Parts: sequence; structure tokens; C-alpha cells
Amino acid sequence: MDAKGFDDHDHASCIKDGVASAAAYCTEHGLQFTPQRRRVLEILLREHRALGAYDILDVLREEGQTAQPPIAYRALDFLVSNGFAHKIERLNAFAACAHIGERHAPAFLICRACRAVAEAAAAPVRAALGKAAQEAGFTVERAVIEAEGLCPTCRQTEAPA
Amino acid sequence: MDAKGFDDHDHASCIKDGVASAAAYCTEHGLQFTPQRRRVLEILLREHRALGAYDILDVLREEGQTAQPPIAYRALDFLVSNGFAHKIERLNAFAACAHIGERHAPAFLICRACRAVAEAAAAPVRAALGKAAQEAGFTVERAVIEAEGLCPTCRQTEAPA
DNA sequence: TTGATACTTGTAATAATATAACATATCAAC
DNA sequence: GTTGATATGTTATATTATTACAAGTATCAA
Repeated sequence: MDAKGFDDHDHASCIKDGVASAAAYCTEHGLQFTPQRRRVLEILLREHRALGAYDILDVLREEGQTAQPPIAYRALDFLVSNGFAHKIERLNAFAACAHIGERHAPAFLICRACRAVAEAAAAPVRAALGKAAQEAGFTVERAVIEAEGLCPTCRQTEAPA
Repeated sequence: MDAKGFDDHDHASCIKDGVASAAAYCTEHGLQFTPQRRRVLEILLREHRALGAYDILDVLREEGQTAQPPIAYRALDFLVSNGFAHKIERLNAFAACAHIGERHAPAFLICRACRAVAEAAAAPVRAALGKAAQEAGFTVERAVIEAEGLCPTCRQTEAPA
């Protein structure tokens, strides 16, 4: 898994592929990929950033919808439950999944300067965490792994001249 | 570092030692360990659980104080800034540090059944995370590492008979 | 010991995030 | 087409957190 989000890439196809993958997954699993859910996923896919539920509501309202909070939270619940988006706990916000359809439990890399969020492979991290937990007799079921720092671009920008 | 919180231990001394360590640290660093801050730390130390800011306010009010939200958030900011408490992002809540005075950046083990929170050594976890981030050109400054699952006690209880 | 300065607290108001509850509409399977 | 499950519309409210400003307290130098 690469850390898409910090690299240049074809962002249009990034959105298109994300929606297509989600649609395919829904068909395959008998889930309803309704216009609302699709729209919220598209809004998230537009950015490699986490958006708050109310940011999403703002976008929906600009589009003319009368959007109350449950509209956003329900769609987000659906997207997160099915692996199309992730909740970033540190930000109380949501980001589109960069690898829809692939089974994965990533670590998140959050740039404090540009707010970009990327996913990184977390298997070794989870292994280390599982081991530490085991020593305490603790069984890990889920884990939040979120790093904050500087992405490559912002790191350059911040570097002393 | 052990994962105190799941083990039996002398909890009275646990509170006393925590407060004493914090007091010593404040003296040494020229910080004001005011009654409010001490009280909030004591409230957190009473439990090996994360408490919300409003849980703390409830306790303060029961004690007769007129406690508005900033009272709790200011004290918590102070405690977290100085390493006397940690914010548990997953819970939007705060837990007393189990190792006040020791430099550490732990992983948190959150029991979904009894809500206990323990700290576990996270050096290997952070190393793995740093490596994964580096591959993306990302520089980690801080990391949230929180595992949810079952503590040893609750695991027994949940086990099929 | 006084005044300057920084830090801490009191208090009211409000912002930001999230959920509950219930009515209505749509879907999907029979 | 009826029915049971799923999804949406809508109002209200709960929970978490911050802003702003006034007043009090500690610290330190002159």
C-alpha cells in the first residue's frame, strides 16, 4: 500500500475509481449505494483531507439540499462501516478510503500544515501493538493509529532557507 | 513500563504517588500546582478510566463548586501539557498518567467492557510507525496509538462457559 | 513594598460535534 | 401488489469544546 495523498496523481480518476469501487462492492454485497451516500463519498474523495460532518453538510446545502446533521452522519456511518471512508479520531473528521475494496487497516499520516491525510501500511505497527498488548493480557480488537507531522511537501516549505 | 490499570494494586498509594510526583515536577519546573489542578488530577487518579471533561465538572459541582466548562478544560490542558494526564482521542476523554514524571509516549489499551484504560510500552510500535511514515516521506511528530479490546478480567467474563 | 508583568480563575455566551426519536418514503422479495 | 426491511426527512436535543473578557493572585525587580 502506498501513501497516496502526498504524491502527484490523476485526481479525477482517483474520484472516479473510488466511486466505481464502492459501487461494485455494494452490488456484490447487496448494499444500497444511494445518491446521498454516493454524493458524500464524492465530496470526501475530492480531497485527500479529512472533512467534518458539518463541512459535508455545508457542501450539500450549497448544492441546494436541506441537509440536517443526520443526513451526513448516516451517510458517513455507512461509508465507514463498509470501508469506503475512515474516521480520523484525532480530528473528529472523516476521510475517503484510498483503497476501497482492499481489506486493510491503515495507519493515518496527518500533515499539520496542509491537513492532508494519507494512509500507510500498518501491519508491522499492529503487530508491535498486539505484542505490547499481549504482555498486559489485553486482546486488541481495533486500533487507532494516527501520526501527526509534516508531509514531504510541507517539510520542504518549512525547512530553513 | 507495565500496563497498570488491569492489575490489582494499592490504589490509595497510586493516587497519593501520582499527586506527589506531579507536585515534585511542578516545584522543579516552576509550575503552579494549584488546588484546582490538583483536584482534577486527583479525580482522574481515582479511576483507571478516562473521564470526560463534563464528568469532572459533575464531580466538582457535587463538591459545591460552581464549575463552568473552562475550569475543567484549563486544568486538563495543564495536566496534559505537563504529562500528568493523557487525552484518549477515541473517547474524547482524559485519563491520569500512570507514570508521571517518566518521559514516555505510551500506547493506550481501552477495555470496551469495563472502560478501563491502561498504558503499554509503545517504543516498538512507534518505531514501526516511524518506518512506515518514512517510506512516504512523512515526518512523525506525535502519534495517537489506542487499542480497543478486552482486558484480562473482562475477557474471562466474556468467555463462553 | 510597591508596581509591573505574567499567570490563573470566574463567568457568560456560544461554537462544534453527535445522537435520539419518530414520521414518511422507498426498496426488495415474495 | 403487499409486506417487511431499509433509507430519508425533520425536529429537537445531547455532548464536547472554545471564545471573550473581567477579576484575582503570584512573582520578581526596582
